[in-house]
Amino acid sequence: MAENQENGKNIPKVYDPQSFEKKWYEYWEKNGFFHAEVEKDKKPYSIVIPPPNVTGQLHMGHAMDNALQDILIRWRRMQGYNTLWMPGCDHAGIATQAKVEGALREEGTNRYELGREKFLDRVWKWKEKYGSRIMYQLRALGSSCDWDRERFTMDEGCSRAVREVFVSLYEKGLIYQGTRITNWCPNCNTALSDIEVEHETEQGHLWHLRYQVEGTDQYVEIATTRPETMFGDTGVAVHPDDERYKDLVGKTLILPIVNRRIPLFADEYVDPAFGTGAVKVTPAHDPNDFEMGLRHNLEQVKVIENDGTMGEGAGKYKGMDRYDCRKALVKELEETGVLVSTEEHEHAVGHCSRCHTTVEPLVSKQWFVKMESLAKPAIEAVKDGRIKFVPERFTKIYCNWLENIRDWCISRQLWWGHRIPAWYCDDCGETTVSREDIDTCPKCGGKNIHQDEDVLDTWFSSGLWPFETMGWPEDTEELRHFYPTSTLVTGYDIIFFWVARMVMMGLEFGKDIPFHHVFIHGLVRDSQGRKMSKSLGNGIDPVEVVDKYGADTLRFMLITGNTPGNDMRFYWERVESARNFANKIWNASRYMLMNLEGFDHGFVPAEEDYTLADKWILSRYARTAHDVTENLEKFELGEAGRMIYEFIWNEFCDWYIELTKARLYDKDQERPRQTALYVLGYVLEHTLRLLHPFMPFITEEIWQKLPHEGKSIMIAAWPSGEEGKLDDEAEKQMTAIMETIKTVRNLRAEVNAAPGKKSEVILHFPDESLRKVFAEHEGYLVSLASAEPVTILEAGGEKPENAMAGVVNGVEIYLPLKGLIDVEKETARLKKEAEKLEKELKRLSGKLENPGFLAKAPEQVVAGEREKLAGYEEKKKSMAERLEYLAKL
RNA sequence: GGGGUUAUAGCUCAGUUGGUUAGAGUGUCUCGUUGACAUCGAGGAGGUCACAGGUUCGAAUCCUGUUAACCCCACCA
Repeated sequence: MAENQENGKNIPKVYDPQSFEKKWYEYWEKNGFFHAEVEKDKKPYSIVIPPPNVTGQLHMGHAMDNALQDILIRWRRMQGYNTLWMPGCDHAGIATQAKVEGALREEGTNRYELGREKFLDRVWKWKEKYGSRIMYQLRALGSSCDWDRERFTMDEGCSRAVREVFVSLYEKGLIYQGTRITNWCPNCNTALSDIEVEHETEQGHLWHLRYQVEGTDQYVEIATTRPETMFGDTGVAVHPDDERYKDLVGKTLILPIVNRRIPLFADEYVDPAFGTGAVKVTPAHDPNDFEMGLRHNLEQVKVIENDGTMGEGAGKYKGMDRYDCRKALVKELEETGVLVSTEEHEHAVGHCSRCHTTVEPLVSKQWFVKMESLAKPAIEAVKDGRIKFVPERFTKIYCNWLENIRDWCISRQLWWGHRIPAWYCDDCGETTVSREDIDTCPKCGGKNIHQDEDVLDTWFSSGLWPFETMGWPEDTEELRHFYPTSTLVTGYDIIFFWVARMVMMGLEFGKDIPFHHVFIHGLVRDSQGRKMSKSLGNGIDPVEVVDKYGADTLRFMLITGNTPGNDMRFYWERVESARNFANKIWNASRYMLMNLEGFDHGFVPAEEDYTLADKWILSRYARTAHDVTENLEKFELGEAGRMIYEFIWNEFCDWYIELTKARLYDKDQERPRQTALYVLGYVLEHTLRLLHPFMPFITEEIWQKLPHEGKSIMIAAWPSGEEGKLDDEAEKQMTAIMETIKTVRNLRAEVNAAPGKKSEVILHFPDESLRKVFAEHEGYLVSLASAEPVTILEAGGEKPENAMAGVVNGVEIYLPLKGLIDVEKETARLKKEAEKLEKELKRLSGKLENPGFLAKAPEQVVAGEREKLAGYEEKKKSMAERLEYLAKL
């Protein structure tokens, strides 16, 4: 024992995280405690980090996400698992490219002027510069990642994995290229997947336009929210059963302004109840119209360009922005009598999740992943319980999405990312998808080939994260040992983007589920419940909190006070509260360290050395250790943290430490003092272990000062087998004493007894055994209730009349505070209390008279209620006596 | 249009399989600084557990409905 023990007298009075956090992180890292070698004889526990965007920076959400992961990892590591936490970053295609393009814009240039190669050089430089920042931030939080294994989604290994998966899916026919209508962001200038589009309800208009039936003076009135697309109209559709249009189906209409002849046809898709029941059909600019166009063989006329301006087909509006065009066109339609009416209309409009520009559905050639066959096993894995969501409710959200999944558009018209491994031959037109780069067309042998310009959706590589980081496609021992990973910790906002894709890819390529548990948490919001965001300027940098209050404080604040899956609010007051807790621990430890003088490291108390308080705290500690472990197993980390908090503050500090003072300060009483130090040290050291996953730094700092064995608390054994110390009897007795002390304090406060002034306390007991306990421990009342002398009445002994009185657990408490009692006030207080008691008594006795309750409630519950009732009755009796006495005064 | 979450003290939230005199933090009020800690201690005030029904011996907890707030999904022009 005792390696680095210090003399506690020099320990600063106040918790100062700055003075030691960095030191310990370096110590851990230097000693390789974070590093995981494959140890086949040990049970693995692995987590892959949700890779943060390489050029972003840590926000509160990351801080919470990583605190949760670190708690799980540190806990399992202490439990003896072979523990791996795989760190890394995501290249974050659009996000990163947008940043670099923004920088170029400021320099007055753009990526096209620079060219692909030079542009990519710039992005890599950018990545180098900012990529390490986020890793520093993770370190500042105390994250115990295995930095030796740090990965990047665009490093060599990941790139090979991505290509392997792409080619393999292509060979299986699950990746295909198609010309389709897809979501297009005119600002980012790329195609988007469905989930990258955010729908928002907007107030718009429904314009009613009339199209003339060719050769007649009849008109068909259509309703549209997007008049500017009319240039691309190649038909008008009605429902086949719609009587209003039955005779017109098959006729030709004249598209106004353009004067194109377009067919009026019938299609089941049309809802006769909406608008006029007639829909203008623009196959090139609306997904539904696109489908109808295919069914009815309509021409696709593209009238809006990729940059959101009107194109060739728009006639004089060519080059105009789509919304300017809408305005001008409506005016023209109005003037020419085409516009019949205008209604207000609320509808959902899609926006780019990245830049919030309104998405334009456009027809283009893109790469897609066929999802149905991949989704099925992913649904199965969750439904049959191989993968469990915590909280469970996210299961439904996940399954629901996968059951209605549509093909995934994976090509992006960007430069930063994994380039699509497809080559086109300019000579013979062949498309070749290949694992290796090629320069010759395998079909015609021609040299005129070029690679697809596009890159893959960022989430394509993120989806491979759990196995690509373990060396896949090689059959590595990491893969065999650590895959499937144990737990995935992430926010509910990326269940579709990431979790679902990992499950699909994991099952398809990792040959197993990627993780056993998906632990979902909520978002960190500001104090008003708003999302923290740059544009609102309400974000708080976690590193700022770490600098001011320490990482332990931030971590503890982030994981307590909320429940899994729910959002939480950030309050500086809560940060302070967590800091105060750290300070409390600090000072509790300081108390012990200051009194270590003469401590005998080899001393082990004999059974009879333990006092009631010792047995009590050991039992309470054992129970806490057990309950904390149980909660961690259930992913109730906040609850686990709260239990440690309450144990340390409300039991260890408020009661136990106080009760050891007499022994610690009395240097002449050797055995009692050694025993107190022993128990104090035992409970403190073990409690620090329980707390270590939550607050790694402060626990290490203190642990190293305490008598200890081993190099670090982070590799000390997780305590959980101490159930042997459970002592129900000691807990019961101690509780009776504590409640009595509280009652005495209560009574004293009632009469404003001077805090320093001791006063006599007279006690009467319901039974002899309790009387004995108190007789042996009256010292507890002396030190914690300013009770002196403590008079313990014999059974049936005469109770004082001229005294304040209280009853708890059948213990009658009297304070003969001569001259201090205000009869009126005391009477009122007692009456109020009696009233409350009476109500409770009535409720309870009613319950106990209820035959249903007696017959059906479990015996234990009935017995408990009986006991309670007896206690209340005794209390009532004594209070009545007391009131009677007061009335006589 | 479908689905979900939340509703408990002034504020922020716990309350895990139904049995508590419904808890914590924070705020507030009273009292207290010579040896762990004022980033503290002792004590108090403060709640019809959103509302209405139901199940049950027993409901903050389970069921149904209502209301309110938030969120997700969705190709009705």
